[in-house]
Parts: sequence; C-alpha cells; structure tokens
Amino acid sequence: MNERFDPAQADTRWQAAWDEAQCFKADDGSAKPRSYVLEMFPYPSGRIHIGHVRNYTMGDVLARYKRMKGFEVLHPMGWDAFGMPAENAAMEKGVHPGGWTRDNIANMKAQLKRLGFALDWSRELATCEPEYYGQEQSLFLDLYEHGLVYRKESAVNWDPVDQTVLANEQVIDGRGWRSGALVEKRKLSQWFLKITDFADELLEGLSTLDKWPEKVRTMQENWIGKSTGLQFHFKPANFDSQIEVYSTRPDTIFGASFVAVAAEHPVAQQVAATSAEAQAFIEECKRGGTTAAELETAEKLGFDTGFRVVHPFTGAELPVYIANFVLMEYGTGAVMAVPGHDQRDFEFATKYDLPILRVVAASADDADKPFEGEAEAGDGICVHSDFLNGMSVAEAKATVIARAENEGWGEGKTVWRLRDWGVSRQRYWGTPIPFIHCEVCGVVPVPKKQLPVTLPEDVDFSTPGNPLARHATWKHVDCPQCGKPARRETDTLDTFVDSSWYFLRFASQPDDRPFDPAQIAQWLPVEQYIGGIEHAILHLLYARFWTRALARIGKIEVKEPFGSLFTQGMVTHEVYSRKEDGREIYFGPSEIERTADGATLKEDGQPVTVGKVIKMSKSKKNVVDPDEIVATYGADAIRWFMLSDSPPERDLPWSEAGIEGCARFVQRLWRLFAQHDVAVEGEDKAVDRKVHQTVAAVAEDIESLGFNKAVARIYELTGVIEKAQPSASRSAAIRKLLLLVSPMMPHLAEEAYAEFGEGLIANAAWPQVDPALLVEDEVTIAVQVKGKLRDTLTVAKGTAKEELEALALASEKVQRALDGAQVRKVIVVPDRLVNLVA
RNA sequence: GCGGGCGUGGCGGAAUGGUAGACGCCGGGGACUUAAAAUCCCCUGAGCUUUGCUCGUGCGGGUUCGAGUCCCGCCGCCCGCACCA
Repeated sequence: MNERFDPAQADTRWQAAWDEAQCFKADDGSAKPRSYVLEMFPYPSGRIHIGHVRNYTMGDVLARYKRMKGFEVLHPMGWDAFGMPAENAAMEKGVHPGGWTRDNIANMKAQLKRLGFALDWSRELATCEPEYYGQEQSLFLDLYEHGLVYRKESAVNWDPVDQTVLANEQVIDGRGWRSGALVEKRKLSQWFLKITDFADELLEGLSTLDKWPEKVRTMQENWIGKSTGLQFHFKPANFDSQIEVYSTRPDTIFGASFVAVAAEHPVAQQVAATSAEAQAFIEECKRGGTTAAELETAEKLGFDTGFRVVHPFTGAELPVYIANFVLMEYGTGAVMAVPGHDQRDFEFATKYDLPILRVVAASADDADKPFEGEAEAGDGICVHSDFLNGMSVAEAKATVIARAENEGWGEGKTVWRLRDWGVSRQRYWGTPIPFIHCEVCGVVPVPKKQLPVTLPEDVDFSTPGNPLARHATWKHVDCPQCGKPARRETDTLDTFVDSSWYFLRFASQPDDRPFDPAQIAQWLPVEQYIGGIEHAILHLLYARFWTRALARIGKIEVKEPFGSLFTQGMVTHEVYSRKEDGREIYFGPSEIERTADGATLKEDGQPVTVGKVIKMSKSKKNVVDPDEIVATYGADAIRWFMLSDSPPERDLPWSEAGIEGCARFVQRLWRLFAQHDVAVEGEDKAVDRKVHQTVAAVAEDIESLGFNKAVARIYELTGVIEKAQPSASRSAAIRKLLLLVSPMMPHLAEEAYAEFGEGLIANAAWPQVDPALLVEDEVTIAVQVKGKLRDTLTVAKGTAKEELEALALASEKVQRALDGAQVRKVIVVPDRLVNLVA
C-alpha cells in the first residue's frame, strides 16, 4: 500500500469500476425490499454548486447505506431542463437554448460523476427532451379529459417591451425585471389546472405526512388557507343591488357598524360611474404598493359611497364604504366590518369615526368594558347580541349560520386561499401545450397518436416575444376534427409541471406511455426526499397535487409521492470586503489569506474586513467551486466535510481549515487501514465493544440523517483503534471501520478494501452487530451529594443498590462534602448514579 | 400581526430528567527533523486562596433528590406567510 492515499488517481478509477459493474442500477425485478432515495433534481445552470454537493452527499450516504442493509435501492438523477435562463442565454449569447442546456447537462453530469455518487444513470432524464415532455403532454390530455384542465380569461402581468407574461416574482416595483418597462395588467386566455378541486385532500393529506418537517406542513396549510364562515347578503336601503359578504366571525354580526367593498367591486364601479371623486379614490387604491412593508404601514383609507344597507337582524342602516384594505380576490370582495373584534375594522372605524361596539366579552360582567386602543379578536361569550347573548363564540357562529340558512339570506361556506394553478407561459423553452385552436371546432386536444408536439429547432430570439407565436410555420396545422386550417397553442407549460411527476418517470420509463403503474406501485412513495426549503410550497404542493390527480383518474394508486421529506440547510461562508471610494468591494475566498484574527488580500498583503457568515452568493463573492475542491482534496474530503459538524438541517459554514481537516482525516484513515494485519492474534474486548457500539449507533444516525453525529462517532472509534495494541480484535475493528465509512468516503474505502480481494465494497454488507457487545461490563457511577457531583466510582455493571450506597459513603470526597451532616435520603439509579441528600 | 424554529466554550456543535461541553476546527506547548512539510503527544469554559473549591447552557421564576432537557413568564435572533374578512 502506498504511504498516502491519492484521490487524483483513485477517485476516477473506482468511479469507472462502479460504472463497469453497474453497481447502482436499480433492478425492477428484484426480490429485495425497496428503497427509493431521491434528491431534488437540479436545474442545469452549467455548474454544480456546493449546495448540490451537500444535498446529493446526504442522499448518497443514505442510498449506499440502504444498499449495504440489503435493500434494492433506486437512486436516480435527472435534469429540470426547461426554463428562462436558457432563453436568456439565447438572447444574450445567440446560442440555441437546447444546445446550451445539453452542454450544461454534460458538464454537470461529469461533475457529479467526479463526486462519486451512487446513482442509477441508466434512468437519467431531462425534462426538455421529447421522450419526457411528450409523455407529460399525454398526462396533461388525460387530466383535460377528466375535467381537471380548463381555460379561462385571467389577468396577467404583461411586459409591453418583451411582449411576454411575467411571473409575479419577475415584476420588481411594477416594472419588468429585464426590460424595466412598466408592467400592465392584461386579460389573456390562460390554461389552468384545477388544484382547488384537491384543496381539501391536500390539506387532509398533510396530517398523514408525519415524516415531513412541521414547518413545511404548516407553510402548506397556510398556503391552502382553509377558512369557514358565513356568506350572506345585505339588502340595499337606498340603491338597487345586494352586497354579498363573507365573514369567519358571524358571531359578531351584532357588532357590524359598516360594510366595506374592494375598489374593484361592482358596487364601487357603479359609484365611480357617476362620481369623479370615487373614481379618483379607486385609482389611488390601485396604486398602493403590495409589498409587505408597504402593507404594514399603509393607512386604512375609505370612501363613503352614500349607499346604505340593512342589517339582517336589527334592521339598522349601515354605511357602505370603498376601502383600500379589502381584496377583490378573496371571499366576495366585500366584508361586514366589526370594529370591536377586527383590528383593520377598528383602525378604519377610528379614522372615520364609526361606532365601535362590544359584542364579545370575557364574561357577561365585562359587557361594557371599554376597548384599550385595539380590537379584541379572541374568544369569549356574546354580549349585546340579542338572541346570541351568553353563547360562546363557537355556539354563536353555528346559531347565526343556521338561522341565515333557514331564513334564506346566507349559508355556511368554506373559503380557500388556494387558487387554481395557471400554467400558461408565453415562452419557447418549455413543454408545448398540446391543443389546437380551430375557428369551427374551438379548442381541440391534439390526438394522442400525434404526440409529442415537439418544439421547432429553427427559432429566432433576436426580437422580444414568444418565438413560437411568430414562427413562420410551426403553429399552422389542420384541425384534427374538421381538417380545416387551424392554429396550434403557442403557450408552453410552467416548468413546475415538469417537476411534478419526474419522480414517477424515474421509477418507470416505458417508451409508449408515461409509466407502468405496476412499477410505480413497487417503488413509490419515495422513501426519503431531500432538498432545499425554498421548495416548501410550490414544488412540493404541485407534486402532491399532480400525484393525487393521477390517482383520482386511476393512473396510479399512490396518493402522496414523498413519504419522508428532509430539507437541508445552506452552505455558508464568511464575506471578505474592503471599502474603496465609498463602495464595498468584495473578494473571493481564493484571493484571501486567512489568519487567526483576520484576513489579508494575497495580492497586496493588506487587511480586508471579515464579514458575516452568510449564504454563498455571486454578488458577495463568498463562493467556493466544488470542482476546485475535488481537484485539490479529492471527492471523499469534500463529501466528509458536507457531513461533518453542522446538523444537516442547519446551515453549514464552509472553511478552508475545515476542508483541510477533512483531507487530513482521509489520510489518517488510510494509514490506519494499512495496519490491518490478519496474522495478529488475541482478543481486545474493549475494542470489540467499541466497534459494535459504533456500528449500531452510526446505523441509527444515518437512518435519522444525523450525519454529524455519525461522523463524530467515527472519529471516536478511529481514536480508540489507533491507540489499541495489535490484536485480532483490532484488525477486525479496522475492517469494520472501513465498512462504516464506505457510504461517506467510498473511494478511500474501495481502495483500502481492494487489499482484501473480496470485490467492491460498494457491494459489501453492513457489519452485523452482536447485541451482547453493546453493553459494558463495567460502568462509571456518578456520586452526588445534594445533587452536586463529588466523586465517580467504577464498578461492575449491575452492582446492587446497597453496595453502591456503601461505596459512595466510603468515598473520602463524599465524606468531606457531607461535612458530618446526616444523610436523610439516598437515590440510587443502578449503573448510573448515587445521590446522597443530607 | 400569524405560524415555525433557534439561543450551550474563541467557532461548528454533543448530551433517553442523571458526571455539561463528546467529536471537529482554531489556539498554546512539546517530540521527531540540519530544516520544513507530514506525523505523534500534552493543554485548551471562566474564576479562585488550585490535594481542591466556586461559578457556568439568553434572562427571571417553578417542579424535582437532581433541569441544557419539563412547566410558567420575559428577552433576543433566524425563516416563512401576511390588510385572507
């Protein structure tokens, strides 16, 4: 064996060996239990970044471990390959989006290979290839047939310069993020997926996802936003249309002192038609910003329409205001305002001097308690509320709803925040929506046998707008129904559709259909899904919806795609900067010489400011390139770093010192493995025990994704073996240690394992644990006096209580601490501690 | 405002209610060497009157023989959502 482990030559050699042996190819026909380990597939931006390395290393350790434990493991990789950056590159550099994307995929695949991930590359897929998106079109048509896809007019953000629809995230301060042009609201016919049909299911389903982070479940719950209440109408007193309102607090109906409608509400429009003042007010409302900060500070503003409505119980006339805090998109766009028990209404009423009535109080005695500058939204009992008096909030809600339904002026209703999913994008680089517009037949689905509808290659990005729409020939087709000339749909699908079913295609990818349900049933749900928290809502909700939709139309059985979800933390790095001419200039880690108490710029030797440890970003230059790290330290060192120290859900601070420490440990293990000697004899019980305990503990740690703890235990075991005298036990321990680290440092492990001549360690089994060796025969007992540690005793495991007590009392240190005091009580926890209470 | 999470040495972090600080990093000292690298050994929470003692897990209370851990009340930080009626 060489003195040093040389990753530069070993890494590629073993990567080739795994490929050759097809170690990680999942066998659909296997009799073994299945385990599907999946990390969120990357967007092919061109380079792997360190966050990918962390994500994929975690998944890789789990996948390799599961294989060792005898599972048939599916651990695939693919590319979320459609999207805007490819079109931007096309516009900026004149390259074709397809060529750009495929080059990036080739680069990134090579990078992933250099990291030694145990992936089944035979199932690799890219969403931009017709073999994938054609099947997606077919699924889209299936959903259409079942009424889960529809078209409707909808307001969108329209960039008049780029001539395209922008996502909300692409509108910055009312302007297009690329063009800088003022964004217009336009009404366009858009394709929608009926996710709202699944609102209840998606919400209910969350409670079955007990292996998902609480945080993600809560975020989805809030996003779906279920609320129950009463929808009812107010009769007009001095005009001619009813006002429909929705309230989650019908119990407070006797506290209503006005009605507020949104600026876009028909009643507001009606008033504006005859009042310039009202019109001006409505315009002002529309101008108001919608950012969080603006909303927080925005003053409640209103316009009295002069209209009055009649309270359904008291018959009192309530004024109708147009108010800037009422949203047209939620509920009915109009609210019953109860200032005493809603903070917004309270502020509004205070400003416009409207009555603030108390209708809920802690008790009947508090019925006339004044408000202390804010609304009381909490629970209590009803007061000043006629037939509701004395009821709890819950009782009163039910009572009012029942009465409204009886009397026919309202009904109990569930309202959702969730909107249907608009999937139309006026872009080239996406899945063409498989429909044809015919003047005679209307919107006609493309017959399945004509799929895939492929993207044309010859497209022009020199002018703004959708290249598909202005392509000379592509959109001109004959209607599949009547045969007359017709027009192809030129919108493409939101890329979130592509990522909503890729995990199914990984499990099964026949040529002639999206997947084989029997294969899906074998692999799904994904046992462990790992990715970033940034996908907590959109991707994870869409994927859940898509899975349920396919289940509903009978394509698959599984309802939830991801059994266990893990969201990993970011990789962070300190920021180096210097102020020059009043501007902050940033420097990358490679330009910096880091010392114990500061940092200097290599170029001029002058100090730079060491800033906060934050997420790696190009603008702050605090980025490290995984490829360079692999080239310098080897794949195993960077993999080990990704697993060390920080718990995987928290941020991981990158440091030069840290990666060097990891590289040192790789060599330290190498030297230890070289000491494996089959000729030595003799038993070392302590080493045996330590190894078995570590094997058991590391297995538990990996299964719970506690990689940092597994790493610590491996360090500990390494230290113990190093210090032990040569023995058969020690040699056996070295061999087991090798197996333990093999999921984490597979290259080093293969190189060392080769000495045994037993084939690849990638195919080896996880070491067996002897339960008898998990327990120590000697234990250290803590001896406390009045709860304070005074001494420790080393005794045989299982020593009797009485004996422990006697031994404790015999201790000189204990006697000194007691200082002659009488022991009144003795607590003995066998094999743990003795506490003497004086 | 609502929801979720976090708070332990110089740093990342360990600790089924039972010896706080495992393990790693940084730092200090030493060995080996002509020298360096590499490697190995020792020290490394604070304080003190240093065989040992006192204090110490954001702050204040409580439960307990015993609390980083459980309960109550605060403070601070991070993340997500948000005029959702």
